[in-house]
Amino acid sequence: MPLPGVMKNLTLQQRIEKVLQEVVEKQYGITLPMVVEPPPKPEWGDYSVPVGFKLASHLRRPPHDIVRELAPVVEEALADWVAQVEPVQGYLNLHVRTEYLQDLIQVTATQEDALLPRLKTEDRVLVEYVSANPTGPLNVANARAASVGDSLVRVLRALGIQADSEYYVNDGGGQIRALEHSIEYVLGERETLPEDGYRGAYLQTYAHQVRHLPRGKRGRAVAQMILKDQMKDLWEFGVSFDTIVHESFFHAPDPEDPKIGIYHKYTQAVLEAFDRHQMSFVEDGALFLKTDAYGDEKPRVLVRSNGEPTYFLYDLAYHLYKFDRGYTHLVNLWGPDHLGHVQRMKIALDMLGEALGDPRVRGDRLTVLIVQQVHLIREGKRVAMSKRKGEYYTLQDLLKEVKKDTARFFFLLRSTSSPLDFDLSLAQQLSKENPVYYVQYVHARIASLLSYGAEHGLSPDQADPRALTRPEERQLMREILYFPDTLLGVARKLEPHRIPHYLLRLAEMFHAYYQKVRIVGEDPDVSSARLLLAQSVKQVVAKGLDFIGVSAPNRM
RNA sequence: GCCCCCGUAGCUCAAUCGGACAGAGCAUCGGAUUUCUAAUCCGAGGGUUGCAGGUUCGAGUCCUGCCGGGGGCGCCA
Repeated sequence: MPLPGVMKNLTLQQRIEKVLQEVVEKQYGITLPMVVEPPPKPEWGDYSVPVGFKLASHLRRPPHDIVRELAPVVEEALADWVAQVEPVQGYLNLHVRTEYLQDLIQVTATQEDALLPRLKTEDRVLVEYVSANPTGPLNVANARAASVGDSLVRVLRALGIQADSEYYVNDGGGQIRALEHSIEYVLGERETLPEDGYRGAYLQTYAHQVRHLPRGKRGRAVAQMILKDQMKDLWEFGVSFDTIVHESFFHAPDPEDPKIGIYHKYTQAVLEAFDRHQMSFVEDGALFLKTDAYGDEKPRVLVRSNGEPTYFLYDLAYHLYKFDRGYTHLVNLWGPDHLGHVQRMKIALDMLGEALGDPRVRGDRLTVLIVQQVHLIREGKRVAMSKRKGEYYTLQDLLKEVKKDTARFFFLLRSTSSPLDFDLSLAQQLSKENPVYYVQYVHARIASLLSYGAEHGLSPDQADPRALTRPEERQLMREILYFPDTLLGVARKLEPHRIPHYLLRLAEMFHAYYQKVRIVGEDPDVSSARLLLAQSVKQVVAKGLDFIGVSAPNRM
């Protein structure tokens, strides 16, 4: 999903992009998007731009000629930040001034959000996630979605994008009815559990609390209790929502009088718009939407022949409601079982926008992230779970075994679209193999280091970063330079797993540095400069962990 | 049968908008500790990116076909 916007505070990478674009425009009269990225090998520079290849076909000249010609011009244009520009093959390899990196870590160490780029934009993003049925406790897949969604919102906000989180409660008629029947079964008022009924020990507790209520009222009452408990679990997991929207909101205006044909205004608006533009039709007593005319395999049912609207209709009303509140980009986190719904949803939104004459309502403004399954592994074996029998491993079960920090870190270790193996045995280990502790340990180590330095009268506050001259130090400073670029990548691609990966690389570098180089040593100038570097690593680690909802301990 | 997602080292996975010689961790083997926190570090081996074509200066990444795994194909959500 594109998140366009005018940049206010730019990262160095973005500044380089901008300057290069201007140089190329001035030199050749060609406007090209620039690709600026770290080269595969550090020796080749800090940023690299394959601009020669891009221009070669336009100019009908060999790539190397072009970059050789461009190098001195670019070097001058970027002189404030870049020491050297090297033409290699079709690339321009940029070597950032070490003084720039030194200044950068000084700022990072002292100012909380100095590194964060600010995207100045009118866009408003709504991230909808978890959205579990109010029929049982949250499971580990929900927990994964919670980790992903919450981190995305945190990062987007930190970058200056207006982002809100929302939870959609699927309290549709069918679910509540099934819950109602399951309660009756648990209370012994019903012989058999219906086909779509819910099982599981948890239902006992809830059922007994509502046994005094008249039949027909218990399902909704239990659903409310379950929702409340879900929110409590999520709260303990460090996740909360700005808004909660119920599917029942889109039903009849008066829930006591669910007459057919009297829906909520959004539902009504959807139906009327489609009807007005002949996008819907009646067949066998049911109302269909002609999604097939827009690329879907077949028409989809909006209202069943028994008069009851489908989930699909309410979902369209819900998404109209999202757009109507002024959101310009919608991000939905769905489970793999909803994969087939993505296309039809986008098609239907396009149709809806057309029918309403509302340019805000568009399929391409919806991005669906499929959050893949979680497989629990214990002692190298998969933990068996049977949803049919009602045995499943809940978020609460997980938090009894594993700390919140560990769980949240593990859930973001893989890209959202890949299935995740959650190794419970590994998650409980206190060693390097456990990546959470590996990263947190850097933070604790530096905290201890800083107080040790203070005992020796050393403070990073008056340090001169020019004393940082070792290659390991430059490498660390350079990695810090990449932090904001990483965050931009998270926002642009909606891939929060980049944060733990970045933190692991930074942690590895720091541990190696610490092992090799004495930080509090004989020379006070060098020592305090190294403490400054350590402090800026600490800041970045703390910030990065905060984005993924993991604490940064001072002692371990 | 049709549609969608995924196939990368023995295992689990990275790889930024299509960029350079595809990188980590685990596992395996060998080393480092009178410490500023060893919850750490250093080193070694390991690859035809499922297969075959195509587009491109350049493909793990895009297109076509095939093989293998998963999910969907309901007037359930």
